[in-house]
Amino acid sequence: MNYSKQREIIYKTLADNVVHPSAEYIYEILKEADSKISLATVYRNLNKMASCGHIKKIEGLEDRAHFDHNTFEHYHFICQKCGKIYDIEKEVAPEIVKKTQDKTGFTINSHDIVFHGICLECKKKER
Amino acid sequence: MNYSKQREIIYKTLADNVVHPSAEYIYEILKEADSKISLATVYRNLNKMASCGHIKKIEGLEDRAHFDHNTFEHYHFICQKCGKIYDIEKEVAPEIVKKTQDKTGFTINSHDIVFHGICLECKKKER
DNA sequence: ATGTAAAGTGATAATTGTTATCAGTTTTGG
DNA sequence: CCAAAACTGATAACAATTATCACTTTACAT
Repeated sequence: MNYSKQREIIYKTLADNVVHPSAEYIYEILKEADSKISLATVYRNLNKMASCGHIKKIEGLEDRAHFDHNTFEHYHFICQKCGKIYDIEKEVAPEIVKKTQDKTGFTINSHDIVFHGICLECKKKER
Repeated sequence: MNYSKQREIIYKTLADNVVHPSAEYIYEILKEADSKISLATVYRNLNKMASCGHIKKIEGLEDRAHFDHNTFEHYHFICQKCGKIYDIEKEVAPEIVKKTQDKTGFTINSHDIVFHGICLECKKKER
Protein backbone atom coordinates (compact mmCIF):
# COMPACT_ATOMS: atom_id res chain seq x y z
CA MET A 1 0.00 0.00 0.00
CA ASN A 2 1.53 3.29 -1.12
CA TYR A 3 1.42 6.52 0.78
CA SER A 4 -1.30 8.98 -0.11
CA LYS A 5 -1.97 12.46 1.20
CA GLN A 6 -5.71 11.84 1.07
CA ARG A 7 -5.47 8.71 3.18
CA GLU A 8 -3.48 10.62 5.74
CA ILE A 9 -6.03 13.40 6.16
CA ILE A 10 -8.85 10.89 6.24
CA TYR A 11 -7.16 9.03 9.06
CA LYS A 12 -6.42 12.26 10.93
CA THR A 13 -10.01 13.38 10.59
CA LEU A 14 -11.18 10.05 11.91
CA ALA A 15 -8.77 10.10 14.84
CA ASP A 16 -9.50 13.70 15.80
CA ASN A 17 -13.19 13.03 15.99
CA VAL A 18 -14.62 11.89 19.27
CA VAL A 19 -17.62 10.56 17.42
CA HIS A 20 -17.63 7.45 15.29
CA PRO A 21 -18.14 9.06 11.93
CA SER A 22 -19.57 7.64 8.75
CA ALA A 23 -17.81 7.98 5.40
CA GLU A 24 -20.20 10.74 4.40
CA TYR A 25 -19.54 12.66 7.61
CA ILE A 26 -15.78 12.58 7.08
CA TYR A 27 -16.33 13.66 3.52
CA GLU A 28 -18.37 16.67 4.67
CA ILE A 29 -15.75 17.73 7.18
CA LEU A 30 -13.02 17.55 4.57
CA LYS A 31 -15.14 19.43 2.07
CA GLU A 32 -15.67 22.26 4.55
CA ALA A 33 -11.93 22.43 5.09
CA ASP A 34 -11.93 23.09 1.34
CA SER A 35 -10.28 19.87 0.42
CA LYS A 36 -11.14 18.78 -3.12
CA ILE A 37 -11.39 15.18 -2.01
CA SER A 38 -13.88 12.81 -3.62
CA LEU A 39 -16.43 10.76 -1.73
CA ALA A 40 -15.19 7.66 -3.52
CA THR A 41 -11.71 8.29 -2.16
CA VAL A 42 -13.07 8.51 1.35
CA TYR A 43 -14.86 5.19 1.00
CA ARG A 44 -11.88 3.56 -0.70
CA ASN A 45 -9.43 4.55 1.98
CA LEU A 46 -11.65 3.84 4.96
CA ASN A 47 -12.25 0.36 3.62
CA LYS A 48 -8.61 -0.15 2.81
CA MET A 49 -7.53 0.89 6.29
CA ALA A 50 -10.24 -1.23 7.84
CA SER A 51 -9.27 -4.35 5.95
CA CYS A 52 -5.64 -4.04 6.96
CA GLY A 53 -6.67 -3.50 10.58
CA HIS A 54 -5.46 0.07 10.86
CA ILE A 55 -8.97 1.23 11.80
CA LYS A 56 -12.24 -0.51 12.63
CA LYS A 57 -15.42 -0.64 10.61
CA ILE A 58 -18.62 -0.69 12.63
CA GLU A 59 -21.47 -2.24 10.72
CA GLY A 60 -25.04 -3.09 11.50
CA LEU A 61 -25.94 0.11 13.24
CA GLU A 62 -28.51 1.85 11.10
CA ASP A 63 -28.03 1.78 7.39
CA ARG A 64 -24.62 3.36 7.06
CA ALA A 65 -21.29 2.03 8.24
CA HIS A 66 -19.26 3.92 10.83
CA PHE A 67 -15.55 3.94 11.47
CA ASP A 68 -13.44 3.92 14.60
CA HIS A 69 -9.75 4.68 14.89
CA ASN A 70 -9.69 2.89 18.24
CA THR A 71 -8.53 -0.62 17.37
CA PHE A 72 -8.42 -1.90 20.93
CA GLU A 73 -10.96 -4.65 21.34
CA HIS A 74 -14.13 -2.97 22.51
CA TYR A 75 -17.84 -2.87 21.80
CA HIS A 76 -20.45 -0.29 20.91
CA PHE A 77 -23.66 1.12 22.24
CA ILE A 78 -25.99 3.14 20.04
CA CYS A 79 -28.61 5.35 21.63
CA GLN A 80 -32.03 4.84 20.10
CA LYS A 81 -32.96 8.45 20.96
CA CYS A 82 -30.00 10.59 19.91
CA GLY A 83 -28.14 8.13 17.69
CA LYS A 84 -24.83 8.73 19.43
CA ILE A 85 -22.38 5.83 19.49
CA TYR A 86 -20.53 5.02 22.70
CA ASP A 87 -17.62 2.70 23.36
CA ILE A 88 -18.18 -0.21 25.73
CA GLU A 89 -15.18 -1.88 27.31
CA LYS A 90 -14.54 -5.53 26.54
CA GLU A 91 -14.70 -6.53 30.20
CA VAL A 92 -18.48 -6.91 29.97
CA ALA A 93 -17.98 -10.18 28.08
CA PRO A 94 -14.94 -11.89 29.59
CA GLU A 95 -13.44 -14.83 27.70
CA ILE A 96 -16.22 -14.74 25.17
CA VAL A 97 -13.98 -15.88 22.32
CA LYS A 98 -12.40 -18.75 24.23
CA LYS A 99 -15.79 -19.90 25.50
CA THR A 100 -17.32 -19.81 22.06
CA GLN A 101 -14.40 -21.57 20.43
CA ASP A 102 -14.43 -24.28 23.09
CA LYS A 103 -18.14 -24.81 22.70
CA THR A 104 -18.24 -24.89 18.90
CA GLY A 105 -14.82 -25.91 17.66
CA PHE A 106 -14.96 -22.99 15.24
CA THR A 107 -12.04 -20.62 14.78
CA ILE A 108 -13.05 -17.11 15.67
CA ASN A 109 -11.18 -14.28 13.98
CA SER A 110 -13.28 -11.39 15.17
CA HIS A 111 -16.52 -10.53 16.87
CA ASP A 112 -18.69 -7.51 17.30
CA ILE A 113 -21.16 -6.57 19.98
CA VAL A 114 -23.68 -3.81 19.50
CA PHE A 115 -26.04 -2.68 22.23
CA HIS A 116 -29.17 -0.67 21.58
CA GLY A 117 -30.89 1.41 24.22
CA ILE A 118 -31.10 4.83 25.82
CA CYS A 119 -28.01 6.66 26.97
CA LEU A 120 -27.73 8.50 30.29
CA GLU A 121 -28.08 11.93 28.74
CA CYS A 122 -31.31 11.03 26.99
CA LYS A 123 -32.66 9.32 30.10
CA LYS A 124 -32.16 12.56 32.05
CA LYS A 125 -33.92 14.58 29.37
CA GLU A 126 -36.90 12.24 29.43
CA ARG A 127 -37.82 13.20 32.98
CA MET B 1 -52.36 -6.62 12.30
CA ASN B 2 -54.70 -8.56 10.06
CA TYR B 3 -54.24 -12.10 8.88
CA SER B 4 -52.67 -12.61 5.49
CA LYS B 5 -51.99 -15.76 3.55
CA GLN B 6 -48.71 -14.35 2.29
CA ARG B 7 -47.43 -13.61 5.76
CA GLU B 8 -48.26 -17.15 6.79
CA ILE B 9 -46.29 -18.78 3.99
CA ILE B 10 -43.40 -16.40 4.54
CA TYR B 11 -43.25 -17.37 8.19
CA LYS B 12 -43.52 -21.07 7.36
CA THR B 13 -40.74 -20.80 4.83
CA LEU B 14 -38.57 -19.04 7.37
CA ALA B 15 -39.31 -21.59 10.09
CA ASP B 16 -38.79 -24.60 7.86
CA ASN B 17 -35.39 -23.40 6.82
CA VAL B 18 -32.44 -24.44 8.91
CA VAL B 19 -30.50 -21.59 7.41
CA HIS B 20 -31.00 -17.95 8.28
CA PRO B 21 -32.40 -16.74 5.00
CA SER B 22 -32.41 -13.29 3.52
CA ALA B 23 -35.57 -11.70 2.13
CA GLU B 24 -34.40 -12.41 -1.40
CA TYR B 25 -33.80 -16.09 -0.59
CA ILE B 26 -37.28 -16.55 0.82
CA TYR B 27 -38.65 -14.80 -2.23
CA GLU B 28 -36.82 -17.23 -4.54
CA ILE B 29 -38.07 -20.27 -2.67
CA LEU B 30 -41.65 -19.02 -2.86
CA LYS B 31 -41.30 -18.18 -6.53
CA GLU B 32 -40.11 -21.70 -7.28
CA ALA B 33 -43.14 -23.06 -5.45
CA ASP B 34 -45.00 -21.02 -8.07
CA SER B 35 -46.36 -18.49 -5.66
CA LYS B 36 -47.11 -15.16 -7.29
CA ILE B 37 -45.78 -13.30 -4.29
CA SER B 38 -44.00 -9.97 -4.67
CA LEU B 39 -40.56 -9.20 -3.28
CA ALA B 40 -42.00 -6.10 -1.62
CA THR B 41 -44.48 -8.27 0.24
CA VAL B 42 -41.68 -10.47 1.52
CA TYR B 43 -39.75 -7.47 2.83
CA ARG B 44 -42.88 -5.88 4.26
CA ASN B 45 -43.90 -8.95 6.19
CA LEU B 46 -40.45 -9.92 7.43
CA ASN B 47 -40.00 -6.42 8.78
CA LYS B 48 -43.46 -6.35 10.27
CA MET B 49 -42.95 -9.67 12.03
CA ALA B 50 -39.52 -8.56 13.20
CA SER B 51 -40.76 -5.32 14.67
CA CYS B 52 -43.49 -7.06 16.64
CA GLY B 53 -40.98 -9.60 17.92
CA HIS B 54 -42.45 -12.61 16.14
CA ILE B 55 -39.16 -13.21 14.36
CA LYS B 56 -35.65 -11.77 14.58
CA LYS B 57 -33.82 -9.59 12.10
CA ILE B 58 -30.07 -10.17 11.89
CA GLU B 59 -28.26 -7.13 10.59
CA GLY B 60 -24.66 -6.22 10.03
CA LEU B 61 -23.55 -9.49 8.52
CA GLU B 62 -22.59 -8.74 4.96
CA ASP B 63 -24.72 -6.34 3.03
CA ARG B 64 -28.11 -7.96 3.26
CA ALA B 65 -30.24 -8.56 6.31
CA HIS B 66 -31.11 -12.08 7.39
CA PHE B 67 -34.02 -13.39 9.40
CA ASP B 68 -34.39 -15.95 12.14
CA HIS B 69 -37.55 -17.55 13.44
CA ASN B 70 -35.74 -18.47 16.64
CA THR B 71 -36.59 -15.66 19.02
CA PHE B 72 -34.76 -17.07 22.05
CA GLU B 73 -31.89 -14.80 22.97
CA HIS B 74 -28.88 -16.11 21.11
CA TYR B 75 -25.99 -14.93 18.97
CA HIS B 76 -24.62 -15.66 15.52
CA PHE B 77 -21.47 -16.89 13.88
CA ILE B 78 -20.84 -16.36 10.19
CA CYS B 79 -18.26 -18.49 8.43
CA GLN B 80 -15.88 -16.43 6.34
CA LYS B 81 -15.38 -19.37 3.97
CA CYS B 82 -18.83 -20.76 3.25
CA GLY B 83 -20.98 -17.89 4.48
CA LYS B 84 -23.18 -20.15 6.56
CA ILE B 85 -24.72 -18.61 9.68
CA TYR B 86 -24.74 -20.61 12.91
CA ASP B 87 -26.52 -19.99 16.19
CA ILE B 88 -24.40 -19.41 19.28
CA GLU B 89 -25.96 -19.88 22.68
CA LYS B 90 -26.20 -16.90 25.00
CA GLU B 91 -24.20 -18.64 27.74
CA VAL B 92 -20.95 -17.47 26.16
CA ALA B 93 -21.60 -13.97 27.50
CA PRO B 94 -23.24 -14.35 30.90
CA GLU B 95 -24.84 -11.28 32.48
CA ILE B 96 -23.58 -9.08 29.68
CA VAL B 97 -26.59 -6.78 29.82
CA LYS B 98 -26.53 -6.35 33.59
CA LYS B 99 -22.78 -5.74 33.57
CA THR B 100 -23.01 -3.18 30.82
CA GLN B 101 -25.94 -1.39 32.40
CA ASP B 102 -24.19 -1.27 35.76
CA LYS B 103 -21.03 0.09 34.21
CA THR B 104 -22.64 2.74 32.03
CA GLY B 105 -25.97 3.65 33.53
CA PHE B 106 -27.52 3.25 30.10
CA THR B 107 -30.74 1.34 29.55
CA ILE B 108 -30.15 -1.58 27.22
CA ASN B 109 -33.09 -2.78 25.18
CA SER B 110 -31.30 -5.24 22.95
CA HIS B 111 -27.89 -6.38 21.89
CA ASP B 112 -26.38 -8.41 19.11
CA ILE B 113 -23.21 -10.41 18.92
CA VAL B 114 -21.76 -11.56 15.64
CA PHE B 115 -18.68 -13.75 15.39
CA HIS B 116 -16.63 -14.10 12.24
CA GLY B 117 -14.34 -17.02 11.57
CA ILE B 118 -14.08 -20.49 10.08
CA CYS B 119 -16.62 -23.17 10.89
CA LEU B 120 -15.70 -26.78 11.68
CA GLU B 121 -16.76 -28.08 8.31
CA CYS B 122 -14.56 -25.62 6.44
CA LYS B 123 -11.66 -26.26 8.80
CA LYS B 124 -11.84 -29.96 7.96
CA LYS B 125 -11.92 -29.22 4.25
CA GLU B 126 -8.84 -27.04 4.52
CA ARG B 127 -6.65 -29.96 5.53
C1' DA C 1 17.67 12.47 -11.37
C1' DT C 2 14.59 9.71 -14.49
C1' DG C 3 11.57 6.29 -16.42
C1' DT C 4 8.28 3.09 -15.53
C1' DA C 5 5.04 0.16 -13.31
C1' DA C 6 1.96 0.07 -9.62
C1' DA C 7 -1.08 2.47 -6.78
C1' DG C 8 -4.05 6.30 -6.02
C1' DT C 9 -7.40 10.07 -7.43
C1' DG C 10 -11.71 12.68 -8.83
C1' DA C 11 -15.89 12.55 -11.18
C1' DT C 12 -19.59 10.10 -12.05
C1' DA C 13 -22.16 6.01 -13.67
C1' DA C 14 -23.75 1.75 -12.04
C1' DT C 15 -25.19 -1.50 -8.67
C1' DT C 16 -27.63 -3.29 -4.85
C1' DG C 17 -30.55 -3.88 -0.96
C1' DT C 18 -34.53 -1.90 0.62
C1' DT C 19 -38.59 1.20 0.92
C1' DA C 20 -42.38 4.14 -0.99
C1' DT C 21 -46.24 4.58 -3.95
C1' DC C 22 -50.62 3.42 -5.64
C1' DA C 23 -54.57 1.24 -7.67
C1' DG C 24 -56.83 -2.77 -6.72
C1' DT C 25 -57.95 -6.85 -3.37
C1' DT C 26 -58.68 -9.12 1.12
C1' DT C 27 -59.80 -9.15 5.82
C1' DT C 28 -62.43 -7.75 9.76
C1' DG C 29 -66.14 -6.43 12.89
C1' DG C 30 -70.60 -4.45 13.34
C1' DC D 1 -73.23 -7.75 3.79
C1' DC D 2 -70.82 -3.27 4.04
C1' DA D 3 -67.54 0.04 4.94
C1' DA D 4 -62.88 0.88 6.99
C1' DA D 5 -58.56 -0.80 7.61
C1' DA D 6 -55.02 -3.69 6.27
C1' DC D 7 -52.73 -6.01 2.63
C1' DT D 8 -51.02 -7.04 -2.12
C1' DG D 9 -48.31 -6.96 -6.62
C1' DA D 10 -45.80 -4.25 -9.68
C1' DT D 11 -42.68 -1.03 -10.11
C1' DA D 12 -40.52 3.45 -9.29
C1' DA D 13 -37.60 5.68 -6.08
C1' DC D 14 -33.95 5.89 -2.79
C1' DA D 15 -29.67 5.79 -0.38
C1' DA D 16 -25.37 3.75 0.59
C1' DT D 17 -21.69 1.91 -1.58
C1' DT D 18 -18.78 0.25 -5.44
C1' DA D 19 -17.01 0.13 -10.26
C1' DT D 20 -15.11 2.50 -14.07
C1' DC D 21 -11.80 5.18 -16.38
C1' DA D 22 -8.71 8.76 -17.83
C1' DC D 23 -5.34 11.05 -15.41
C1' DT D 24 -1.87 11.89 -11.50
C1' DT D 25 1.33 10.29 -7.72
C1' DT D 26 4.35 7.31 -5.64
C1' DA D 27 8.10 4.05 -5.25
C1' DC D 28 12.19 2.45 -6.66
C1' DA D 29 15.62 0.40 -9.97
C1' DT D 30 18.65 2.10 -13.13
